[in-house]
Amino acid sequence: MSLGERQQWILKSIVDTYVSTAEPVGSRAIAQQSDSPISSATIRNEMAELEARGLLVQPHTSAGRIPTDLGYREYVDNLMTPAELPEAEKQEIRHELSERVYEFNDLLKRATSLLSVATGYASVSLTPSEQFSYVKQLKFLSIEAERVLVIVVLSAGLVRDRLIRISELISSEQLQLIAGAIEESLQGIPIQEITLVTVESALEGIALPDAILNQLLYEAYISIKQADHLDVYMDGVQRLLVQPEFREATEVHRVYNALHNDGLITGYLTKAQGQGPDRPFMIRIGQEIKLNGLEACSLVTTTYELGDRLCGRIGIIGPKRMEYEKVIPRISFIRESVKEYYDKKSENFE
Amino acid sequence: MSLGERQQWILKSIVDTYVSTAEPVGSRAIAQQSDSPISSATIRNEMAELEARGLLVQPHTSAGRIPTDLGYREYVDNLMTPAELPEAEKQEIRHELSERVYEFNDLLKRATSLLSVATGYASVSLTPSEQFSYVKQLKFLSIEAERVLVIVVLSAGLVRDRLIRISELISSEQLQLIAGAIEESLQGIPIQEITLVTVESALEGIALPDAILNQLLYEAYISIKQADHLDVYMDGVQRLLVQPEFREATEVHRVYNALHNDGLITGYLTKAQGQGPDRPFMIRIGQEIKLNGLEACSLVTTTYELGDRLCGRIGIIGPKRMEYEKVIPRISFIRESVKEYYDKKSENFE
DNA sequence: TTTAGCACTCGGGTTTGGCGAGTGCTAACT
DNA sequence: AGTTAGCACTCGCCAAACCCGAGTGCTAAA
Repeated sequence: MSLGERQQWILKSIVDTYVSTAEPVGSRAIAQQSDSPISSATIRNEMAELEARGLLVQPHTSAGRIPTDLGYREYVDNLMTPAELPEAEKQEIRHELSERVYEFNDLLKRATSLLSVATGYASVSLTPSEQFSYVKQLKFLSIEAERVLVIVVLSAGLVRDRLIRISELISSEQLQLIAGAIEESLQGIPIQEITLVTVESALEGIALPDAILNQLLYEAYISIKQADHLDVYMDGVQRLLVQPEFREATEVHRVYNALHNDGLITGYLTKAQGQGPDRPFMIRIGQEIKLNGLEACSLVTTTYELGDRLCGRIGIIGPKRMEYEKVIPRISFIRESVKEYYDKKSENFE
Repeated sequence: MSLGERQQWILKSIVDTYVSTAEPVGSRAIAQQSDSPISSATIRNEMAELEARGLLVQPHTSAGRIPTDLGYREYVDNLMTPAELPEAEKQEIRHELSERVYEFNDLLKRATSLLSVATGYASVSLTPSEQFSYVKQLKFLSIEAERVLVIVVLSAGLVRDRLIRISELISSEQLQLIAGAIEESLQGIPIQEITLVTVESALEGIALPDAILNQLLYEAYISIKQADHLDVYMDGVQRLLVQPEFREATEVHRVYNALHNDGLITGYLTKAQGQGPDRPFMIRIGQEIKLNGLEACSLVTTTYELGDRLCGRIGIIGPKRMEYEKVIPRISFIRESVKEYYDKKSENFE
C-alpha cells in the first residue's frame, strides 16, 4: 500500500467533501479547493490510481468518485485528525447529562440520547456488566401474603429484582433461611455456570414441603439468570434514517429491521466487548459490520468503565459517510463524563 | 344520514376491496363481484351519492373511489361484522403467550408482540396502573455499606424499586424506622397529591443527622413518584411501515417520529384510559387521532383489566385501510388471554 | 511530470404521446 | 321511476425520445 503524500491529501479531500455533500466528488471540485496546488488533470490521474488500488469507485462513468469501505478505512486509520470539542459544547453536555437522572440506567439513557444529539446519528449503548459475575447476595423479601420480591445482588454491585407469587404462606424467617442457603451455595460460582441443579443442591435438609421449596428454587434460579441480562438503549434512529443514503423506503426498512431485530445489536456489541482497552475505539465500516441491513452504515463504539470491574459499551451508528472526525471526540467525551458522574455519585450523592 | 341498504352494501364492498388491494376501486370491480345483482352504471350513480355525502372520494378524475375517514367510520360503526377467530389460532396464541414469561411485564410484552404478529400491524400496550393509587408499603433494604434499595409497593400490588447510594453508614434498624415513618404518613394519600413537603412531615423527631435524613426523604419521594410511571411497549412497527401507504420515505419518517417521540403515545393512551368499559374498543380513524404524523393510520385499542383495580391498554396501530374485522377479535382474544393468565398466576403459580 | 484541451460517456430531468381505467351523461329499456 | 347500455371525455401512468451537463480518459504541449 503506502500512498504518496499527494494521494493521501487527495483521498482525504474526497472523503471530507463526500461526507459533507453526499454527492460523488469530481476532480474539479478538489482542484478548486482553496489550498489546492495542483490541477484537475493531475488529480484525475491520481484518482485513477486510487481507484485501481480499491480506495475509490465511480458509481458510473461520467460521475465523480466516492470512497470504498477500504477508502474510509484508510481515512479513519491514517488520514483523519479528530478535533477537540469546544468548551461550550462540553459545558452543554455536562449540564444536560445530570438532568432528571435518578439512577445509573437513567444516566446511561440520557448519555445515549445526548450522544445522538451531539453527533446527529443514531446512538446505542449497552448496560454495564462484568465479564465473570457471580451472585453476591440473594434475598427473598415478603411483600404481602403470597407475594415475594426476589433480589439478586451481583458481584460488581448490580442489583436486579423480580416479583413472584408463591402458593403458600411462608414466614419471613423461613424465606431468609432459604435465601441464605442458596446464596451460600453459589458463592464464587460464575453465573454462566450456574444450573438448576447447582441451586437445588443448596436446600438439602430444610424442613419445608417440597412443592414450595422447589418453587422458590426455581424462582431464584430464574431471577439469577435474568439478573445477568443486558439491556440495550438506542436513540435518535430517526437522525440516521433521514440521511440521504436512505432516501429509498426499502433501505429504511432494511436498516430499521436490523436495528430493531431484538437482540441482534445487543449480541453484536457484547461480542465487541472483548476489545482490549488499548484500542479504545472500535470502528466498523460498511461490510465490516456483518449485520444484514447495515451495509450502508458504520458503527463507532467504545467501552466505558465504571469502577474497576464493570464495563459497558456506547457508541453510534451512522452512515458510512460519517463525520468521523467529529464523532470520535464526542463519544470520548461522553464516555468520560459518564464515568465521572458515576464516580461522583458513588462517593457522595449530590 | 341513513344510507339505503344498497348503498350500505356498496360502501362495504368498496371498503373491503380497498382494504385488500390498496387501489382505488371502480364501479366495475364492484359490479363484477360474484354476488352483485346490479350493474356498474347503477353503482356509479350510488357512488356519486356516497361521494356527495362525504363517505368516498376520488383521488383524481378517472380513478376509482376510496373511503374517507367518515366512510371508514360508517363501516366500523354499522357495516362490519367481526369474525370469531378459528380455534387453531386461539390455541397458537395461548401456547405462545406463556413461553419464557417470568413476570407480568414479560407477559404483557409477549402479548403485545403476539398481537402484532396476529394482525400484521404495529401493536402498543401500556403497563397496568390504577386510577388513584397510593403507597401501601415503603421499604429501605440495606444492600451493602452505603447502598440501599428503595422498594415501593403500590395499593394495587405493583412493586417498583430503585437503588440509591447514601453517604453514611446507617443501620438496618434505623432504615426500617425511617421507612416505616414515611410509609405511615402517606397512608391513603393518592400519589398525585404527594409532594416533597408531605414526605418531610413524616420525620419529625427522628434522631439522626439532618443531612442523611433529608437524603433518604428525597430518595423516597423520587422513588414514589417514579413508581407511578407507565411504560409503553410497542412492537412490529416494521409491519406497519411496509404498508403501501408508506411507500414514500418521508411518510415513513413522519410515522416513525410520531411513534418514537418519547411519551407521545403514552400520553395519548393514558388519556384514552378513561373510556368506560361499556364501549370496550376505542377506534380512532385518521384525522380522529390528533397526533401529528399518524393521519394515515388508525388506532384500535381496548382496556384490559387485572384484578379489580388495575387496568391498562392494549391495541394496534395500522393504516386507516385496516382489516378491522380481523383486528377486533384478535385484540379481544388477547385481552382475555392476558387476564386469564394473570388470574391463573395469581392463585397458583404453576 | 504536469497541464490544457477535447472528444466521449452516461445519468438525470423534461417533454411528448399513447394507453387504459374509470367516470358522468344521455338515451333507451323495464 | 328506476335501471342499464353506450359513449365521449378526463387524466394518471408509462415508455420513448431528447437534451444537458458533469465528469472522465487520452493526447499533446509546456
